[in-house]
Amino acid sequence: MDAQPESQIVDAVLNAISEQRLPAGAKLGEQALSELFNCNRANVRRALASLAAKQVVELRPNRGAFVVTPSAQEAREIFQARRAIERTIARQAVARVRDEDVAYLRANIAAETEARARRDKPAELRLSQQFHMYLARLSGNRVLERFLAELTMRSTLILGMYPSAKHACSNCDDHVGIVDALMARDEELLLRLTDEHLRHLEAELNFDLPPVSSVSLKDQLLGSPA
Amino acid sequence: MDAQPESQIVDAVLNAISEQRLPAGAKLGEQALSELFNCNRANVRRALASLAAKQVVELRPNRGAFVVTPSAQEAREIFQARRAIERTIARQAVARVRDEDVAYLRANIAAETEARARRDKPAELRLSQQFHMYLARLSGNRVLERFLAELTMRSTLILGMYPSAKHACSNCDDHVGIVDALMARDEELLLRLTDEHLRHLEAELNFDLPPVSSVSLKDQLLGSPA
DNA sequence: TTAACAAAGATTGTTAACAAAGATTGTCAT
DNA sequence: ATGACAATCTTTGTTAACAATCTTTGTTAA
Repeated sequence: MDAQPESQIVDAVLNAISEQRLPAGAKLGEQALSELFNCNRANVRRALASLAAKQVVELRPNRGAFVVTPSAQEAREIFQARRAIERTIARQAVARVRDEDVAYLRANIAAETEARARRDKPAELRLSQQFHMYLARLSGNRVLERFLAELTMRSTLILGMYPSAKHACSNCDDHVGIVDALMARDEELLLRLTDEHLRHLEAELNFDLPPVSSVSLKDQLLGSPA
Repeated sequence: MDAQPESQIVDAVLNAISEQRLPAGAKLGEQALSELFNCNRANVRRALASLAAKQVVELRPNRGAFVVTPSAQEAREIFQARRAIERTIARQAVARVRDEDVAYLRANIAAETEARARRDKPAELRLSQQFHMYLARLSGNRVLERFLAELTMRSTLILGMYPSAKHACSNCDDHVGIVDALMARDEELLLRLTDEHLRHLEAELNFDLPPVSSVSLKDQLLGSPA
């Protein structure tokens, strides 16, 4: 039972971005994708049109499809939007959360800390995104869930483009506090912690050095000389 | 200088929905669109894929593309999302609004009241949407602006599906108060009025009688008998 | 008259071939 | 060696034809 090739491609691209296997600016060639998924180019083009409408890829006429490269300004807008949306999600979640949800979230946090110990960045990113998306699902509002899915996707790209100077993102610790507030049904505390968590993430971004890195081979082949 | 046929189609569909010329459930045939816009079906299909990713049309395999028909549950979710987003938009707008913006908004309100007097429903809907979208633009956050564009589009569909029982939606009056609060830079009042405005709109929806109206000819040819 | 069935028509899905534009490579003159 | 130019190659864009599916229409039997 093969799924629709279109959504198959969309999901694959989204997953690859979630784990930072696909960096910002990467090119998505039509032929490459059609061969990779054993489908014709028509389906590839539909998938790319969908991804473009989701603001995940950029379609440059006669050039092809590229993973978007959010600017610093866009990064600010994205995090501001996340604060607005996750705030409402948190308010809904605190009214609906059950014990099994708390159990899931705690397991997620444990898995993320372990992934971090293993220096498994892809797993860490994926688990962190799953944490936020689980809360979104818990809110019961599919519109907000979809919006947040788009924003977390672009947030991952941003984290890859402007990596934090300090290696120690206090990510998991924030999550612990959020789950505690959820379990305590302390809405006020939950809202404050959620907002602060997103501000922490944003504050750690480093917009300085890599303004428009030439994405291609030069940096990948020749490591920066001493 | 012809624009891209794809975005031409997308814009036309979006505008038609904004003015309730295209009702929920309407079918968008590929051949019809390709003839209407003098382009081949490939472009039509890309446009439909974009609209589907924007949640404006639904793609049913081997059936075609249809304007979405939001359920009552989705309507609640959409208005909840609007409250979350327009709240943040309002907070940004109150910090950036200039006198000329107030002038524009007042002119918009005047035009909307006049359109209502003329019983010009399409113009009224379009102007009301423009009011909200102008504030979104004013916020300076393109992400929130795009989200709200999607939500106002679907809100218009919802208003068409579940029309208010009372003919008197207090729409324009709410807008007047919002602009006054904006001009006074009274953030607290502005947030309250914005939230109440959206709750008014939602409260006026009538989910009772037309659960899944057979969209087609029967109702259009045979008016409901006495 | 109604229900089931079959044929015809229309619509969507798939594929391949061709055209157009961009990117790359190689050459030549300065 | 460097820069401009030209030929070649690769990639995207367009079009048309064909296949598969659904919808409608027409017929027949109960």
